Amino acid sequence: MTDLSIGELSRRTAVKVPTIRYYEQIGLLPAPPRTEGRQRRYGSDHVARLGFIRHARELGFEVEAIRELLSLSAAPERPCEPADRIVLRHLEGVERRIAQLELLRSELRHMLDDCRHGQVGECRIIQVLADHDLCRHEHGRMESGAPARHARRGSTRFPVMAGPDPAIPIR
Amino acid sequence: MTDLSIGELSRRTAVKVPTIRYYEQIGLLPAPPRTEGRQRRYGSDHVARLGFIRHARELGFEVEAIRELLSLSAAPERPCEPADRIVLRHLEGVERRIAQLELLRSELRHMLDDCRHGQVGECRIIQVLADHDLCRHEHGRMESGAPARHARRGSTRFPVMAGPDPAIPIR
DNA sequence: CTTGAACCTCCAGTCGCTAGAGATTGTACG
DNA sequence: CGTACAATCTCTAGCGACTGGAGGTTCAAG
Ligand SMILES: [Zn+2]
Ligand SMILES: [Zn+2]
Ligand SMILES: [Zn+2]
Ligand SMILES: [Zn+2]
Repeated sequence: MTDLSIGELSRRTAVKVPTIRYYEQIGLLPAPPRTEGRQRRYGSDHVARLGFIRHARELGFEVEAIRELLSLSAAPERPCEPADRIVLRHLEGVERRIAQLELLRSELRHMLDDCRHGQVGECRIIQVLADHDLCRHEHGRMESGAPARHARRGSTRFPVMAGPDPAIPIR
Repeated sequence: MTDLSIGELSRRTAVKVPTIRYYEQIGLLPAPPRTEGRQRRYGSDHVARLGFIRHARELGFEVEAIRELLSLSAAPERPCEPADRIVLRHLEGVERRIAQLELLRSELRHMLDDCRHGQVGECRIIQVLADHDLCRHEHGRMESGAPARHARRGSTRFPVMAGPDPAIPIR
């Protein structure tokens, strides 16, 4: 029985105190015994479980996935394939995210490269934002349908955010 | 005056109806005029502005950044440098995020490679999650201090989530 | 004039925390 | 033993950027 206060547990696992309480609330970390004054007291098993949770969070797993991984880890003689599938699924998500961000990165770089650093009126950044068709990347085309959107070009004129105008009824 | 209903605007910009109302609520899109029955009616300037917003969101800009970009784009004769700085800042964030995710990806791949696909008890995935020191990557080391954490090895034993135990006071 | 799709407002929920208010407890020092 | 004060407690709200639903009203076609 190591009998740690929540602050001690926090220091040992580098998980913040409110986060520990939050994990208890969502049922990720079991409620520990309490002192007579209802303060939490943790043992080494809690340290281990919280360490697991933290590491999994650092690796980007969602709480639901961690919940499953924890419950799987409680049955050492069962096949580990469900755990592997969770990790694989997560890896695939990470890979998709990387691919997206690489597209983003290249587009942002192009925008910066193309900008002549003059006036806003000629700034490529503003132009590209205002007109999707000037864009090199392919985002947003995935939901087909909606054919032949905007072809407006040239002046970039939006309604400016002024004070809340008095909502004049029309017709 | 194109005089579009919110549904029409939604179809033309591929932004969902509740999202359009949300943008109005947070002051990103100006409140349009209304019919006598208080339904919104949009013009082509709204279409353009919402298109700008959507494109910027697709490129990952935060609403605050979009707000600034929009207000910058309203002054075409001013220098575009502030806009460029916003994009550069965003690009740097994207690059940081990519680097993080690449670390994650390599660690997840290692975990899957090392797993023998046997029982949970020998699963490398579970072991690595339970013991940070088995990990190849460097995350979480950035907050120095707290030296020489866990050295527990072998059995992975956590307190299992059972029903809420009756919180026995100790000492 | 009737129908029914589209619109309205308001509110709650998402995810994983984080921060605060205001009250209570634990502990170290004198 | 008394006191001070840090740490803990519960409860609630907020973040960002939406998304969905309930319950009521309006528009436009037939
Ligand atoms: Zn520029
Ligand atoms: Zn684009
Ligand atoms: Zn395995
Ligand atoms: Zn690690």
